[in-house]
Amino acid sequence: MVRTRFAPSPTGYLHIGGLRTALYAYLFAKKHNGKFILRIEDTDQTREVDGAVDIIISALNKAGINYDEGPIVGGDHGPYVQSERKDIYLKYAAQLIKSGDAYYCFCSKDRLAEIHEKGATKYDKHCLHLSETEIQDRIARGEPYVIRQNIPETGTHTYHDEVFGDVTVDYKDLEDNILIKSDGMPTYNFANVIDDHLMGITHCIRGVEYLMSTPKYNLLYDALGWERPVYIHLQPIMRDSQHKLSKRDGDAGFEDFLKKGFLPHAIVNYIALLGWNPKNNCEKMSMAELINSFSIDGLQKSSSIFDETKMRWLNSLYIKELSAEEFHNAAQPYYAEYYPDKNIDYKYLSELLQSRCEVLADIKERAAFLDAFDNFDLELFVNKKWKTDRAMAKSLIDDCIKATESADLGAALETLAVDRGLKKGQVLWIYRIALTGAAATPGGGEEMVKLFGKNEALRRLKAVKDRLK
RNA sequence: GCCACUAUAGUCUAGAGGUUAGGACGUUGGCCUCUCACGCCGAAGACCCGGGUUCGAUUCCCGGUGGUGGUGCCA
Repeated sequence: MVRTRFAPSPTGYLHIGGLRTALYAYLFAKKHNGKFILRIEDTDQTREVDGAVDIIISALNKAGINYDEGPIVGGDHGPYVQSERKDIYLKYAAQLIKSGDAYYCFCSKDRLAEIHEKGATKYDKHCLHLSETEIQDRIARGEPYVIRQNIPETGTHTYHDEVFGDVTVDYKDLEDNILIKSDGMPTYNFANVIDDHLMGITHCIRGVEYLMSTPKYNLLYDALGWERPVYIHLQPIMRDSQHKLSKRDGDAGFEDFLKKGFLPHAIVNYIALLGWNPKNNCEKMSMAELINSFSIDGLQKSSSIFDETKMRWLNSLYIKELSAEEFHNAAQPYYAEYYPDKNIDYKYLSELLQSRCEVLADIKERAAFLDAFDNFDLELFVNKKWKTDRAMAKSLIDDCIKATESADLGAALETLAVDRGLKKGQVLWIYRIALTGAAATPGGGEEMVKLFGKNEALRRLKAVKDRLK
């Protein structure tokens, strides 16, 4: 049974890159009828953020990525929060010490700084050969210590990665990294191995930053007599060719995009395509379709740059697909914030806006005409293409009012054009400007009347008539 | 510095030892149209550089360069 996991640190938000890693792990598991596990890696107590776990869970929920085991829902391999598993790591660390694959280290940070100053690029195994009695003495005296992994000094290690192929690393480039910190907590380097094994993870899907240290993890699996997982490393999502998408830029959080008016699935759909291709030229895919076509051989070996413009396009596809009702509901917060209490038919406004918004936040700009009428610039009546001007507007305004009072506005405006020997476009341009005071509106004159209602439309036309005197 | 990974238009990508190097976003021309959008039809735009292998390389190999990552009591 395939089991994958997403193991974020609780930093206070769900990064888009993290979301994609989670998505791939989820898609892969579901594609193979397996389980997807959520594990919280909170071993760095100094970076603890309150409520961070809830934020991650809620974001995954909105994204439609449902985990089978993890915090809150539980499972047979818990606890799923590393800080609650402290004793487990200590037990295996002791076992590694016994087998010689790890050792106590009492070196102070000062000493470490010192050897690095002298040109050392890694720890010098200074504490590797301490005698058993000395070790016990120093521990008894309460001296702080860490537990380090004992990496071979020579030789190379080759392992297979599903996207990068065979990866070879020279042991001399690897350090005897710390497994257990002086506060008794494990480092990622240790905890990920213990937990992945204990939680039955079969496929380890994570960022490339671990590509080179994976041999160290394999050494641990081997020392403990455990089977190694299949590795699938992922290149990062970039902001541009030299920077990763980062929280600093304010555009790396899943929730940030939700606030910008992106639909959750549009985001998921878009990032699925960043670094992976379904080989069928199909870009708009539901979660079920993503699961169905997901395959690791479509995974990219190079990093990709996040293109919000393209995500907007994809989002617009999903917005158009919403029912009128759904769009109207989604638009409410924007109406409430920017255009509350207007004397218009909001439901109809939603109909007009739906095909004109790529993201929900476009509502603000698209509906800006609602605030344009009072004291609008009368020069708007001048239109080069239609050869209209203020004088023409003045001569037509009375008939525009009459037309609005008639039962059939469309027919009345058409008749008006014929009677005056004008093109329909000329009359309609003037009519729409007189009605809205805006160069661009999400619909024509007749639609605007429907939006405002006959009374408000007449009020506006009469106001314009006064100004044209 | 050392080590690892990587390289097709502005961006996401497809691709095979011989192709008119395919698709999408964006850009752009046009159509539609009472404005703005939608929609439809076109256009421009790419194989990082240098060697090698080969009849032939953008594709395979080596080197370089660029980019990223690792080199933490972060993950």
